[in-house]
Amino acid sequence: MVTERSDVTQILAEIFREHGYAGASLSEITNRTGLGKGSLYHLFPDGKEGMARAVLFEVADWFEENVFMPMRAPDNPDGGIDHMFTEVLRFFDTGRRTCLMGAFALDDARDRFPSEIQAYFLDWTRMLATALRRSGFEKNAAREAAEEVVAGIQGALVLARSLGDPAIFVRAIKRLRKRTGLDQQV
Amino acid sequence: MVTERSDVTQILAEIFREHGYAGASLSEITNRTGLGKGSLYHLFPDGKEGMARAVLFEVADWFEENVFMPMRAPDNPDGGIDHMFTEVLRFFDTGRRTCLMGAFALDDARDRFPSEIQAYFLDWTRMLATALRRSGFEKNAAREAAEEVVAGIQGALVLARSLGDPAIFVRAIKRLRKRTGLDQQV
DNA sequence: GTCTATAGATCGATAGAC
DNA sequence: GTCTATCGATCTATAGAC
Repeated sequence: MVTERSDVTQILAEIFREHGYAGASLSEITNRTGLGKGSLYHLFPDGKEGMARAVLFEVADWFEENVFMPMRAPDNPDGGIDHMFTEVLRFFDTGRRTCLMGAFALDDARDRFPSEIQAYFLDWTRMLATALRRSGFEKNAAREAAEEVVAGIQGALVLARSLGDPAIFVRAIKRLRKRTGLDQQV
Repeated sequence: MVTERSDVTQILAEIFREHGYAGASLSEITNRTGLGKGSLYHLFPDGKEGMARAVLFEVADWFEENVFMPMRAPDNPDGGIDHMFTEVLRFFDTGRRTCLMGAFALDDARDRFPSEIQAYFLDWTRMLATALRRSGFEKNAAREAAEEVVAGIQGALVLARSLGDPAIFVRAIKRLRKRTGLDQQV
């Protein structure tokens, strides 16, 4: 039985990923967590919105620690970028998991958490662009490539989920990894 | 005042695009269409699910006529591909509109209309791959490029919406158009 | 064909016992 | 801290007058 807040947040994240914000009902949340509404509102006094906010925060936190921080190392930008692809592949369960931020962006939640969603994608593209510049890309080329990579990941997740074929995501990662290689710089 | 079924479907499409399936409520639908529930259920006897199905059908139909059909011309594959990018740019309102199929794919609707969503993306990637082969791409390269283009479009729409910056979509289209150019073939 | 009124279910959220 | 019971609002859908 789960009772730790972080355990609950993990389950909440999966539910929001599968159904979006509007589609995630408290009845499913009580079922999947095994917690009554009393417990849930004790952990999250702001209710469903608070649950979603906690999940958004945790995702942002995970990326900060596992993706952005390693990418900040000024001496080894290529290693940071490579590490990003490895972690992203793992995080999205090799294409079987969708992106919470993407789901919320195409959902009602976009109007409820605009700054959180914006910050996530802005941070990601900026960090990657910086690393690409350090790796040798020219300024504008780095920004374009970063945009292409982040969009490519999001789109591959949509496509993989729509077609029920996680391999699409794996192929996209391989392709985008090559795209950031030094041989491709403009 | 709208009363034609196709006029209503247009409005429904916008509502579903903005809120997803679960987030689109009948109260907003009655407000935006100006029709009472009686009229709506007269037009769509299956209710909300029927409304969504009509919208999905219309989108698929639009793509069939304006994108896939021109791409089938065996003698001018490059023209068909170019035409696709132009129409897609127009269809998604230069990046201000999101993709209904993408929104449904990351939503509850994915379990409700799996075959419709799958068919949309499968048709698109297949048509494009065929055109790319005719344009000179090797078989596997054509499939990969088609996947990259469709995913790139979807991802750019997610990113553009998340950051509130339609220009991201315009840049992606330009980039992907170049990607399908003959100079890029493997 | 369009409306109003309302049913019946489910929603998110709260109260209070334990 | 967790439960059950229940609130009021909102949801989709239906009935029936016009």
